[in-house]
Amino acid sequence: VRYWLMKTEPDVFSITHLRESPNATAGWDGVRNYLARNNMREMKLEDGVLFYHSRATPPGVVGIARVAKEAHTDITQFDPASDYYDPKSTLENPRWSQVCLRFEQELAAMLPLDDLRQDPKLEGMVLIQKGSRLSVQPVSAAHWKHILKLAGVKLEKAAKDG
DNA sequence: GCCAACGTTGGC
DNA sequence: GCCAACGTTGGC
Repeated sequence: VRYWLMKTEPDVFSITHLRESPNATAGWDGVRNYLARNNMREMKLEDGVLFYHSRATPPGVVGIARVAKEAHTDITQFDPASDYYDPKSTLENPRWSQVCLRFEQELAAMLPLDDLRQDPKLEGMVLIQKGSRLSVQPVSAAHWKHILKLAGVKLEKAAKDG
């Protein structure tokens, strides 16, 4: 099992949208960046995904999802009415892929980007590298574990504080 | 909504 | 295959 982080604008597709999707599962379409696409093609069933809200106030990790279906053709590339239409893609050789994600949990307290930046244990994480805007990125097992721990610790503290 | 940092496109 | 111009991302 490997770990990933996927960015989405909550106005477009939020963790709530995923949770409320049929079977709490949805296709992650619209990725139009080659490196992000290649990362999606590496994903395996049941890999863990940090669900990240970008262009939010504040931006941060808001939940956990699992890969429910490995990379397959993103059909929006063939739909002229779609924002994600790509006239240069062909049916014979589709350019863009998507995976399906299944909702697992929403963090009781989201982890803001700024907190993640401050954490020495997350040094080297792609998310916090300067200028990084990769929307689908790998996360190391150590970073994954630490982030889950942060979410748990934050919960405990909230409970203790009442 | 601004704009810096990236990524892509296309003329040459 | 270089690189200027253009388009996009995403924090702020």
